[in-house]
Amino acid sequence: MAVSKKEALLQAAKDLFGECGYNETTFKKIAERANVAMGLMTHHFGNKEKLFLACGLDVLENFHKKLSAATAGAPDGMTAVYRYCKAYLDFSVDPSTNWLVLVRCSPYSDMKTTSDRDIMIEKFMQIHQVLIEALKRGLEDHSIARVDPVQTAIIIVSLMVGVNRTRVLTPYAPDNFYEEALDFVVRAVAPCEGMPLVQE
Amino acid sequence: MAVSKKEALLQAAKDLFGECGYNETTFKKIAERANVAMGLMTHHFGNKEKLFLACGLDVLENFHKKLSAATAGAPDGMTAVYRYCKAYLDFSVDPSTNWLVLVRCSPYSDMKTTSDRDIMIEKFMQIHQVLIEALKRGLEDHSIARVDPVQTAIIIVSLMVGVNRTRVLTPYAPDNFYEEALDFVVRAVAPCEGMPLVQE
Amino acid sequence: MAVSKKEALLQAAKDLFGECGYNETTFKKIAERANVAMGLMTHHFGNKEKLFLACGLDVLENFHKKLSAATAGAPDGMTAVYRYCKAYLDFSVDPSTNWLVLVRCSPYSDMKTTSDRDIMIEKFMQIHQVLIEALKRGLEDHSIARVDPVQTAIIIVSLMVGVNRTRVLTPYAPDNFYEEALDFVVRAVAPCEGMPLVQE
Amino acid sequence: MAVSKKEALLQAAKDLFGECGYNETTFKKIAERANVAMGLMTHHFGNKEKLFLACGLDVLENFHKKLSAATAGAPDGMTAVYRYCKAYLDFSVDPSTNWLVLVRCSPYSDMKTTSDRDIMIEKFMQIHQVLIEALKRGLEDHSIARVDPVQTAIIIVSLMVGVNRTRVLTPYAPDNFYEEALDFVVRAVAPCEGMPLVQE
DNA sequence: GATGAATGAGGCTTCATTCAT
DNA sequence: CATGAATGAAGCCTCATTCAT
Repeated sequence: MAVSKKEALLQAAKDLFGECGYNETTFKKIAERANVAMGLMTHHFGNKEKLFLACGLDVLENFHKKLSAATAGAPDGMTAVYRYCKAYLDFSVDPSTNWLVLVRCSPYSDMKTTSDRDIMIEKFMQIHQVLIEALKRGLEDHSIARVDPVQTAIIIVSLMVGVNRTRVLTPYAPDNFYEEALDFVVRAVAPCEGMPLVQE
Repeated sequence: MAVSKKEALLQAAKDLFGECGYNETTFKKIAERANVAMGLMTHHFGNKEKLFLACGLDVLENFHKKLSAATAGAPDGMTAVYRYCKAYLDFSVDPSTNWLVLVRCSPYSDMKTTSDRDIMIEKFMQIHQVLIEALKRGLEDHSIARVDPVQTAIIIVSLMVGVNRTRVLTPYAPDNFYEEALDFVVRAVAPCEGMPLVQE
Repeated sequence: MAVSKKEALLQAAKDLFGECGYNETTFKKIAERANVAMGLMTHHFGNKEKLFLACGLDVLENFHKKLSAATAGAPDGMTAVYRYCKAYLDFSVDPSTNWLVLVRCSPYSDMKTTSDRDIMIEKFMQIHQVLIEALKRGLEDHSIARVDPVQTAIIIVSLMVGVNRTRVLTPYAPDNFYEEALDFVVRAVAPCEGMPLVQE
Repeated sequence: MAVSKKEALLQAAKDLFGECGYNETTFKKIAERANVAMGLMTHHFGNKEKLFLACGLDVLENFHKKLSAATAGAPDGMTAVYRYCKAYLDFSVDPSTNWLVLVRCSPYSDMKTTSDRDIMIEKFMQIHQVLIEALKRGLEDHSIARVDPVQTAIIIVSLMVGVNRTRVLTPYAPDNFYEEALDFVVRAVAPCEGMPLVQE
């Protein structure tokens, strides 16, 4: 077969956790979608929570790669920041990324076990770190205003979290909402006289 | 007795939904905390979802009042926007407001029934509306930059959602995080040459 | 109805735990025999182990009463000891006592939870105590040999445990096995020249 | 390797059945402790019950040898009886004998299959037989009182069962409990005027 | 209004056993 | 012989909801 049953299980779980949330996703649903016996889930992943965590970490891994790649080739700090935000938002609306798992499984949502929480928190730290680097670069090349890079990063990520939830979970987001949000970020971190800002 | 059993029930439910989330909050827990019989819940509220909705609406009602009051006496649009955001954030860290119910019960989270979702969405619309009014005022008195008031309102609320989640659900928020977030908003909507902005 | 559902549940559980042992006794079996919904078991008893404990304590309670009554009217210590043993053995073959529960639920068997074990251990202590009193009486009225009453009690109870298991769980016990066992006890604690011993 | 995987499996099974009992001992636990694949258990032993039986028989075999050896060299019947009991009790507290398997796996406990039960019953018969021989010798050489050897053997074994359970499963056994139990036996089978009884 | 015993569907998880490799 | 992924039945327990009192 092309994919192992373990992989099929993980994919089915990511789909369903994203679609239905943690509680509405049952072992039976997952097993049926993956065409696999129920007992195989605990065999491979231990229990439901561990499976959930595995899903979250898998998505987060891909997310981190995307963000790193996006900022890597930027000509200046401001552009890196911009690309980071754009990559964040693009990732969040790409159905193939199973992003919704993260909307429900992240330090921004609930994890029962403390140890699992800690693992997610650690991973999310790395997500912040990519943005912090971009902001620091912007400080050095004067492409962004004099702001504290750590605090600003946390706020920008918070903004991403918020606009993403608005887009993904509510009917309020207008058509060009993400573009507006990007403008908003640029405006907030641009140097006052900042003219060109970002050329894409 | 000072409070009716129905009120005791609602308060216990708000506490527990906020603490434990929807699924971990059981009728038994609520009844025990309220010192009331289990059967009284369906008697007064119909079912769990309706009770949940009642809790959310109750919090939202108070929230709406706070935001309206905060913007009402502002000398100008920008200050109104600022006060809106400040009131939002203050409300979200006041334990007596049962804010956490909204973090878990909102159009930003899951509601099963479509009709219930619609009621919440409608109520949240009003929350946005308060900010939209403030922004419009700012446009008229030139205390804020030329932005689309609706879109900007949605973005600012999204930012509030995000920073609030960061503060309430994660360990990333630094000490003066909310102050920074307020600055961020001000910077983003201020007219370019805007000096004084807000005097509080 | 004559008996409450809770009582019906307890009786069905005693029957089945005695017949099938702990592990082969399922919630489903108990509920069916008691003509009651499965969920009622946890409602009334918390969980399977607590139900098991309740069964054991119930039987033990009756057991203790029987032993106390048996020794109460004895004319002398030796007779009290004899009657204790006889009552023990009679109880153990009376189907209406649900004795088999104790064969499987006692400090002489396995209990998972430590706290439950402690409760059973404490209760069994009282069973021993009744025999210790009888032996002490026998020491005072010289109807039994000079032995340590506590140690001897423990040995006699151990003997009861052993002969009972032989009778109840194996095919080795001959017809008049219990009578022989009683003789054995009498011989072991009788004063050497002891002639009359026990008149029943 | 020093021991075959089959042997490692049997030893691990004996350890775990003794420690945890039948139901709490799983194939997985055994396989892990023996550092062996799960599938090997059914490969070598057929199924769990057969493995359990193999463990029980293995212990019983060694037990039988010990008892036979203990009585073999006795100078008289009474001493043989005494040595039998002593060997029984010594065996039961020697950790290397895996005695606990027998405490939980014996005709005194549950075996599901009738055929397996019969095998164990047959084996236990031989254990009794050793004591019966000793008692018969004692009757012939007048070192014990005039008792029925078969019935007395069954009672003495029952006593061993009881005191052993008291010692192994409960906290009631005092320090010199086994010595007391031996005295108890000697007293019960000694000829009335019997002075020397046993010289060890 | 108020109580809590009673219901029963359904969830997660365990585990002996099978089988392809 | 040896492995361990895979199976699926069955167990315990949870919990919203009903209903007689």
